[in-house]
Amino acid sequence: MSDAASRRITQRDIARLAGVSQTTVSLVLNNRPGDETRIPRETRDRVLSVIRETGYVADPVARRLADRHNRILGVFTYEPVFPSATADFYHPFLVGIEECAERLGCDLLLLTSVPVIDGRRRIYHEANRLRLADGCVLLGRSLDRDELARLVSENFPFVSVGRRDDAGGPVPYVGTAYGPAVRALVERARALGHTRLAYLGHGEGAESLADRMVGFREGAGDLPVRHVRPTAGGPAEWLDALEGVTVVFAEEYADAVALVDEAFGRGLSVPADLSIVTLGDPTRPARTDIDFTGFRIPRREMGRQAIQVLTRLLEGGPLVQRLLPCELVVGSTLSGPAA
Amino acid sequence: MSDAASRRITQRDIARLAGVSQTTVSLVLNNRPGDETRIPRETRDRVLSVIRETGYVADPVARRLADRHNRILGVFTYEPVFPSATADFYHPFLVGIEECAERLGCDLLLLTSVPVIDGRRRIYHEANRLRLADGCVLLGRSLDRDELARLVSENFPFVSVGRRDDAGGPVPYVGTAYGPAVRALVERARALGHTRLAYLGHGEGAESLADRMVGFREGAGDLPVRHVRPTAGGPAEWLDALEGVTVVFAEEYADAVALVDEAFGRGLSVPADLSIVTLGDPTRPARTDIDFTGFRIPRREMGRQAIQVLTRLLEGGPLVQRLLPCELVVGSTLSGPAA
DNA sequence: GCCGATCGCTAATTCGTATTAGCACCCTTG
DNA sequence: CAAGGGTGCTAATACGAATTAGCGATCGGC
Repeated sequence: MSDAASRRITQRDIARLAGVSQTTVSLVLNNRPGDETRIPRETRDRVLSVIRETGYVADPVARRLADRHNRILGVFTYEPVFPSATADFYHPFLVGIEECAERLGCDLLLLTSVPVIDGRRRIYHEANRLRLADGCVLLGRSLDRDELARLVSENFPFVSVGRRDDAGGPVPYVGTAYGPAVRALVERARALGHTRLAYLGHGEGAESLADRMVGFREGAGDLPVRHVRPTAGGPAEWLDALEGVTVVFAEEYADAVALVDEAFGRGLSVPADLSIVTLGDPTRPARTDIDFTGFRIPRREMGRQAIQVLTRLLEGGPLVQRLLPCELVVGSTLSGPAA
Repeated sequence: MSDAASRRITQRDIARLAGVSQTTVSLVLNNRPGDETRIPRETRDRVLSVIRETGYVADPVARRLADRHNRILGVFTYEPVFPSATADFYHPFLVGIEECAERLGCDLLLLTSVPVIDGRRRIYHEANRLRLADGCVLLGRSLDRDELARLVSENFPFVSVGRRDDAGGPVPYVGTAYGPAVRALVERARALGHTRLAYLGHGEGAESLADRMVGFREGAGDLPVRHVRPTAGGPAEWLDALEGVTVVFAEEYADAVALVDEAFGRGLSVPADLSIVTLGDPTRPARTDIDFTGFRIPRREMGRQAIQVLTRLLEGGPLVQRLLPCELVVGSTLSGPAA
């Protein structure tokens, strides 16, 4: 393949052709105007014209090895991205990440090679290539606590997309302000007259889930609330468990869809008999024509800001922890309770 | 930031701790069982246990510099990906690419940093980082002829997603078999009784457009055809130009949507008054509830196969040129012409 | 006409890993 | 006991660019 014949051009080649040393070539390429060791115009032009003729471009690998950074940012996704169910959920984050990286002139290294172990991807493994990047963005609902701690202790610059608090040290993140969003929706339901509320979801574990639950409880205040876990059977069981409830807040969009289908199947009407509020975008595929009341996660903006925060961090800036507000969706699945 | 204190661990450190030389560490890490220079079990175990304790992982950059390849594949998109209009079109390719890369244990380098010059991205520029990858996949409707030729002449391994014939040499690609797909649709229209056909689109320039036109003409045979170029005004002008035509084949999905909207606005019905066939997926955002007759580009599969072809190429395999069949969509916008 | 200060450039080293050549030792064998 | 052949390891070097230290030549000042 890459025979001697097709060897790529190096600074040595340029140097030889221009009749100077490799050092000079490097200096011509790197000395910003106004630097101390300057090369006279004539020499500089000679070198530059050889570079232009040959079409030389510096080997980014060698460059990286020598000066300890390139403009490459890693993107690591914890959950396995395939089958593409979750891919759809993560795509908007990626779009925001790409958009910002493009603006900043950075390339992205998608760490797709990572092996899946116990249903979860691992950063640290035999052929870890994370360090090829200057820093990285971590995506995923639940990051591995130990790996996070290790990144922190090794001083590797990273930013988590999603709040993270369990790394035995402060973790830079750009997350979602679930609490206020859920709380606002609960308060709206109460303002409409609801008093029998339920939460459908885990409400614990990952920060994103716990944060929703906190908002839910804050909004509910003194009202008694019911907590239905999606692990307990399917939509039929959930709906049974919701007997007497007038409004349910569904952590997972796809669960809301399943619940509505079940309700329709029993001849119930939404929102007349039961109001349903969604607390985020589908992380599992969900087909529906219904315009749910709830909120959207500002995924694209989160991606954008994660890259911003990361690059600032790389420039020696402060460790940032930031929560972005959700966009409320009015929808048609929340109304006052039936009399 | 990366002070001496937080310097990352190297093979030298491991060597010192294990009381051996750096060479030995490298050998322990790289000697596959059954190699000639073998390290006795005792030494090997000692080194490995130090590695385990320290959590050492090899620096992928240095590795790459030394042995001339890593498992990183570049992904280059010619059209600017933002605003996200086009991002939606390219996403399925990426999903296929990622899926296959994951299976093969490769990481992906998204060349997002590329500057946009004259509305088009350029591979070759000052800080080109393409060569960090072992090879790359090129996406985009129209690739730059000169850059393609240069890649070929520099012997850089790449695969184009989409047929490409203008590089002054054979270009490996995984493309779409537009010709047969368009031809099949035209033949179906003729079988339904249509004799007054029109093509709405450029029909030339990029291979993907020219290939559609070839299929269209083959299908039309001796029938006279009308060619309406989308550059000539908007939907109103197009529809005027389609006077007397009973079926129109729209190169661009979004144009078909605009055309239908215009037709409805004039009280025409589709397909009763005018059949409309789409020739691919929207490259521009298009909102519609209509179930168009036409075909889908096997984008995900193209992405998958592009990576396969690329990796084979990297292993010294042959230069592959392959066209994938389209998936025909029956839809509801093609029927026999009105009497 | 000598000293010191530029100017213009280069040799040498560094980054971390892979690889090649080969050294020192022990173990046979004749 | 010398020659021959492993075994177990290491020194040296390569990869390609960036950077530091510094050399030789020219120039200015007195």
